[in-house]
Amino acid sequence: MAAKPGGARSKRIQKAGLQPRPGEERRGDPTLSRERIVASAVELLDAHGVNGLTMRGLADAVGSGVMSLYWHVDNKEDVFDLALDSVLEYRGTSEPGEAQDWRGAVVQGLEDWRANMLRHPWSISLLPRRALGPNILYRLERLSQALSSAGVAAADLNIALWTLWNYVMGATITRASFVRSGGERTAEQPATQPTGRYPTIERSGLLRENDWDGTFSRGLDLLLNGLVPPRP
Amino acid sequence: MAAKPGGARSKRIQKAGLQPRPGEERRGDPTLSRERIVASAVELLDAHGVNGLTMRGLADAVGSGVMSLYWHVDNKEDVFDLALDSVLEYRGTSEPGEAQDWRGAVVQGLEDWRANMLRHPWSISLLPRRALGPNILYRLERLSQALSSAGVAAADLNIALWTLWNYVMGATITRASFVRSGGERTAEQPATQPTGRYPTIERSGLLRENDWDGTFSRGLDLLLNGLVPPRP
DNA sequence: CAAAAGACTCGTACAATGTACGATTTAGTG
DNA sequence: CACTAAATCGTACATTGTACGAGTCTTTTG
Repeated sequence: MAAKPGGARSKRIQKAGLQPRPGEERRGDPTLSRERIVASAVELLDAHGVNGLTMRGLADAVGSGVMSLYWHVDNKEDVFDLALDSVLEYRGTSEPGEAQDWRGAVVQGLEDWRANMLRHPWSISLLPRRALGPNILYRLERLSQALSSAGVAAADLNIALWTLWNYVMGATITRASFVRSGGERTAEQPATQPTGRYPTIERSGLLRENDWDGTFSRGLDLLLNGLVPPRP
Repeated sequence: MAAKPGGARSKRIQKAGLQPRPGEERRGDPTLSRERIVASAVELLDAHGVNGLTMRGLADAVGSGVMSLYWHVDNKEDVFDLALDSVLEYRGTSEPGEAQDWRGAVVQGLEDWRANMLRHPWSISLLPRRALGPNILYRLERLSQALSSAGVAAADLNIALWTLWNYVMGATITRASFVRSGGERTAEQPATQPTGRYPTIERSGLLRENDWDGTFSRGLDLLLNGLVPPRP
């Protein structure tokens, strides 16, 4: 078993100015790397969904032989892990905005989180299998700090955190299973076309709901009210 | 394309008293049926997880040839759908307990839901792909009625419903990705073994949490307080 | 500089899988 | 009996992940 690149990954020095076309990034040369593999994997997943990602396809997209991938990556599962974590990276103002508007910070953080996942619907179906990559942890940390600064007691912090996290996860999954990538709905007909078997639901138009974003943030508001009761 | 058994499925009449062994249910004879296939699929999923279910294995478990399955079932996806819905069936007192203790009804319903999924961890990883089989709808309907009887205004009903549902889904998925079937944890080491990169989280012991049930119901309490403010 | 060690690439091969096809058997009806 | 429909299932194939080991290029060492 040869040593594979671990924490410090190797990067070949490129012979400067010798690429076939300077503008053309993909195809062949630019040396294989874990980053490039993951980036391509994300593209493929975005384009063809979870089942559309094959090692062969990935190799093609990257411009390498199939087995070359395995030098940089343990196996396909590993690719999934890396792609998932990559997509969850937090890109935003680096510092949690200091005390001030904790509520805004929480809402913004959670909405960004949700938006990131919805941008890559496949990520949602990967979450249940493996969670808690470094990027998720970082987001939890930020959330944690915001709540803390909002005056949530240490004893309640965990509950508050889990409650929020659960809410986001659930909302994202729910919405994703309703609205498919193509834009068409997934919900079974018996649900959208009234059958009389689910009277209350049908009357409320639950399944005709389509203001997902609005519902999400209004629910979040309620939740936050429950967790951190507004000025008494 | 021959007509396959759809809504009204056919059931061969069994030659009474001619089974090889009366006690031995599985193995061969007892005529193939969608129900039997689904039941076996659930067993296999429970035993070997999502990746452990193969059509060949399923055929063996049922005592038939592989291709015979395809008479009763469209494809493997279909098997997943059916297995998922089967596991989510509500088995309990048939009538929503009438006005009275709506809160108890809601809590009981949601906890039963969660328990069902945790009993079959694979179900959780299937949810994101396809939701809303008839059994899920039925559960939503019950929930809806309970909330309605609690005095939640029609306008707020959808939000309340989604918020609760989202919470349950998220909580279940979260817990499942922490506690693996084997009993060992999944969380990455950097999380459980302090690294100093996530100070707030580590201080709070978030990831060492193991009273999942308690956390779940306490969070649920908070949520319900937010949705239906207790007597003013 | 030579040569050995390592880092990386990749063609071939194989076992496992889902399922199309069509032949075959069984049950039900006249 | 013959005829039809329902149900079973063996064979065959394309697609997949990846083990193996040979090949190439880069770096280190003597």
